Amino acid sequence: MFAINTSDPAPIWKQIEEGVRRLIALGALKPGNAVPSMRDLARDLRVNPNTVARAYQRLTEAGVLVVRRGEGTFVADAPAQPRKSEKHEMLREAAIRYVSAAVAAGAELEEAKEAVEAAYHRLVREERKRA
Amino acid sequence: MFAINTSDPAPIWKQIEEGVRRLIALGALKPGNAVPSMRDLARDLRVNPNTVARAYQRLTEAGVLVVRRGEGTFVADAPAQPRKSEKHEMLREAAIRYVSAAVAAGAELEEAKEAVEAAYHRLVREERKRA
DNA sequence: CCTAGTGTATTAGGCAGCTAATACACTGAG
DNA sequence: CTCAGTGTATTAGCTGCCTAATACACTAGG
Repeated sequence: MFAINTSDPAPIWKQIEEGVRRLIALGALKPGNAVPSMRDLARDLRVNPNTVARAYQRLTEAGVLVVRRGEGTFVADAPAQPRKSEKHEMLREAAIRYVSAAVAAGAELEEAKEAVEAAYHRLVREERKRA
Repeated sequence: MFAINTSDPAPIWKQIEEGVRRLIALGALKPGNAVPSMRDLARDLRVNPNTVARAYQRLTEAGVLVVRRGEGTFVADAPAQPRKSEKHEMLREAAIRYVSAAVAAGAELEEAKEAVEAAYHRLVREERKRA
């Protein structure tokens, strides 16, 4: 699936939430597919089941996942996506944080953009490999 | 100076540390310049003086700031910058986090790069305006 | 039926980060 | 000298997050 970065200040449940959304966006998880059971994913990520539960609950409330009680959790038939305005806002804030860190590290715009490109290609390649 | 984002999961002392480094990188703070006193900056940012102290101490240990006890804190004559390898690593990790968030939000590479460009220009313009 | 595997919920405990309140040592200005 | 303003340090308390340990309701399969 994906990995948890314990040195990332972002809460684990949020990293899981984002990880699932990312896999769906990349097409690695398709509508109707089952996602790992909470206990399985928790064991896989070396994390407490409660933490996975929190992420799955949020994704369910958001309309990304669907629960069939006693059976499992699945990607929704039409997984909800951020609205255009939300997406724009999320992108804007994330970009501010990134650029801020890049400049503080002593990088120029070109270096920052190249790093984004490299990270993107690595992400896509990793996902292709898993398929 | 800069603003604290309380919804950012990154610790406040780290945001302050990064903010100061950013201002130096942008040339808004030059070697020998005084930085705000801990109490002043704390009042300005609506934050506890202890939190500012932690950031200043780290910057001092890193060779970015210099303390003249009883007098104040100043930008070092030759502010230490991340080594090339450190800078590369910081950039790499920041880019991974950014791209991950961007993809999860449903963005493509081009959108992600445009957002970086926009954020960069806004940052530089804001700093020019303050000068 | 019954068992194993789902999701859901509750409780207790620990840790990191932030705040608040003090206290102390030092420096420069009046 | 005195005093206001520096940085430094300590203590107590709060909150959010994570873990651990249970318990419960539901479902599919043997």
